[in-house]
Amino acid sequence: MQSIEEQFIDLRRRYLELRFGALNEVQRRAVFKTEGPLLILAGAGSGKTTVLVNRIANLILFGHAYHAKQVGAGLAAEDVHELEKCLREQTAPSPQLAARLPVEPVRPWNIMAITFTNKAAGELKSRLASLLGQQVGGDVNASTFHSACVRILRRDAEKMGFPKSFTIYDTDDQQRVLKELYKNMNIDDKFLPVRAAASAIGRLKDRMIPPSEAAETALDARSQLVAQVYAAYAKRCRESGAMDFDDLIYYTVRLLREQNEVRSYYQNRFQYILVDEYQDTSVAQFQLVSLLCGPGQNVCVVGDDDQSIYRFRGATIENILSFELHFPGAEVIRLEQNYRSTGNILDAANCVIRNNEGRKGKTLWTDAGRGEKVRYYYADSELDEAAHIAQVIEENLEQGARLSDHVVLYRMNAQSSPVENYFTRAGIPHKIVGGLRFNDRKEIRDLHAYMSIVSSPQDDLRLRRVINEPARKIGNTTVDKIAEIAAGLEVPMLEVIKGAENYPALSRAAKALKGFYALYLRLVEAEEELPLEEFAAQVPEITGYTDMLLALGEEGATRLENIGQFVSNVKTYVDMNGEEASLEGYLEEIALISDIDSYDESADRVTLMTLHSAKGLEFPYVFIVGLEESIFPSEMSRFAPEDVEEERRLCYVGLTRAKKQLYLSSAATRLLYGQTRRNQPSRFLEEIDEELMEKESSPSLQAARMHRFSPFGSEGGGQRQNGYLDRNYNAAPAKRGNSRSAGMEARFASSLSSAKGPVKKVEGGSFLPGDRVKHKVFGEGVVEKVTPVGGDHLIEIEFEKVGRKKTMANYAPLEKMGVDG
DNA sequence: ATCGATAAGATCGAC
DNA sequence: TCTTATCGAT
Repeated sequence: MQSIEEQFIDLRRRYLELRFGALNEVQRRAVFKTEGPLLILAGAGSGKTTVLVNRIANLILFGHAYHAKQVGAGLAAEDVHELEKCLREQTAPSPQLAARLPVEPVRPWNIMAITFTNKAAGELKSRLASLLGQQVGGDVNASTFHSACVRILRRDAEKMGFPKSFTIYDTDDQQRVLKELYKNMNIDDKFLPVRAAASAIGRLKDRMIPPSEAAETALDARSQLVAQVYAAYAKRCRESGAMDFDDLIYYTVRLLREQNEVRSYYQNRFQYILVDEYQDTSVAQFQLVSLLCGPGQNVCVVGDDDQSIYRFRGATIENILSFELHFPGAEVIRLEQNYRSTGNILDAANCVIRNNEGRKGKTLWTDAGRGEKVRYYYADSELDEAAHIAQVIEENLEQGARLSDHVVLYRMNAQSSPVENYFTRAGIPHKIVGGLRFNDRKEIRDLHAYMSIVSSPQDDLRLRRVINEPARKIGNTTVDKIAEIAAGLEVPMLEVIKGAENYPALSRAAKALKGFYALYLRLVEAEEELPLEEFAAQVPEITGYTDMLLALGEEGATRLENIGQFVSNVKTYVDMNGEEASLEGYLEEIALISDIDSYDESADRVTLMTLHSAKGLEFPYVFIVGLEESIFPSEMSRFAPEDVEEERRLCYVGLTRAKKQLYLSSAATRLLYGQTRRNQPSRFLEEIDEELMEKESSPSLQAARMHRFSPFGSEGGGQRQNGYLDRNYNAAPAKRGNSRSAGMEARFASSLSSAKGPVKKVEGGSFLPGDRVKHKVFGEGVVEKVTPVGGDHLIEIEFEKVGRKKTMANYAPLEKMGVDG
């Protein structure tokens, strides 16, 4: 016979299992393991965030009640009966009973959840808020590595020899500093390109190697030079009171390592640490995590070694592979059930990833059914590839899918243009993620630089950036002279500018410099007197930036719009932060925020992005384009097997984004960087089992084969290994048979004569104003205007539902309708 | 100081 | 192909 304590413990477990009943058994095991180190190997689509959020909720609501052997004092038989009743009738426990369930619950502010992106941190916060309420959820620390470090450093940066108000250099600032150092040190950037130096220095900091050690361990001339540049760069940053992104981590680790009181403060503060995307952490980030988690070692990391795709920027997959070595006694839980994709998609992904050597090993499964086969299209050219995608999307739309259900993924941003152009001409609404980011645009950076010098007048780097932008007759020679004088006097450059007339070397430019200083004073005054958003609106006015762009006319129009956007961004910031809003706060925020965070999923558009940016997202229909050797896997990975493995993981990430249908494609010829290349289909295609795929090749390639000249064989003597092609494509086209593809093939066939021309040959002139037409995306409408444009026709159509749109006749999915429509 | 021409270089890219 | 950096001429 069990004691009431034992009965209660049993029932408490059952209650908790019911409470977290939406999770599967393995997920629940991860939630209830509250103490000690835990590695959750979470496969793609296995409900990783759900586990993270529920684990935090369990810590706060119930502590370690699940595994605990203790019950509170004064347990009565009634409590046992009531709990039994709750379980039987599935009702909520009374407040008294509920108070009895937790065992040492954790206070929310003792939990620290660390992510890589603001978006992930935001998602975590909002899901915690909806599970625990705004108040409790908000008390949990959920932030990115970098913002967590900024917060720590804002308290104690002085202990590391930096002002508390240190500025944050982004990648661009960093390169400017390096370029300047190159000049001073007489370094030829042919031998060591600035980008390479920046990256090498970053990798050293990722491994917590200080300049002195870098110099000692440098074996070849190049690493010695890197070490020299690194030392000079670190010195310069310290003098300017600035840290770059890598420094934020580096100095936080050193602070925690070297200052015992600081370390114990945070170890006491953060008793439970959770880290997301652990496969992307660097050595420095690993050290940060281990320093933060004190003797309790309550650290839970979530990651997937198969999705590690950031080796090139310092992530070390060893962190996840050796977790159990770093944290002895760690438990490992594998989440292998996938809730996202169909069986065929998952199997294809498994096929690819199993070719990698260094992995923990994990096989995703689903009970969602086989689904459609993966479809592969072997295109004639990159245009044919784009046309095929447009075609498939139109078909899917007819089946009731939405534009936003589709995503096109590519290896590099440069590949987006053919798809983008085709979509634009066909009138398929789309959105490109990534590429040039809003805050990276020149005009925005310039305005930010002006705001920076108001906030910190010693920021010489940003001063240099804008001192002659717009042109104020202050040239490079003058700026260099100022820098020289400033360095000699050990004052900021602005101080020298203030008293320009006192220095003979500056006599010629003194007037211009006085003018600039007056402008600076006007900015300072505006900042003091106006609310932040009005100050921001004044910056382009006071500095003459607006006038400069107006003078440019047409050319400056988009940049003016960007400035308008900038002002509203500042306003948004003020609205979001209310009383807390400050110039410094705004500058810090933009330094730490990227615009992929503002990726708007609600708009009904097809998304175009790189495979890298797709990590963490999912779409019903996924197109992966350019599956060609030297594109994907990329040319750079050719000789290093580890690099090919990383490409393969990237492929795995891409494949596992698809929920319903996966479309792969490659092109026989591709125009890239102005050159037409012929690439073999990617090895990753070969790795997918035949029976999981349905293959189709461009009609032109079929025709070529029929006439016994293979697409590659007849080409200028180059002996190609086309074994893969022969093996895979012979039987392919026939399979597609008589279905809807007949019309499509006819249309594609017509494109063959002009390899680069539009794919659908419709007589542009056959549309006339007044014609009723039907567009696959926009519905029905009436042609308003037809203008011949370089061999095609621009048609303006007034649609019934979406209003007036412009499309190109040969690209748009347009049909002429009967006379009465 | 600034314009225009010419040459070089070009992955993926959180914070 | 297209952008960005640097150089040389005005």
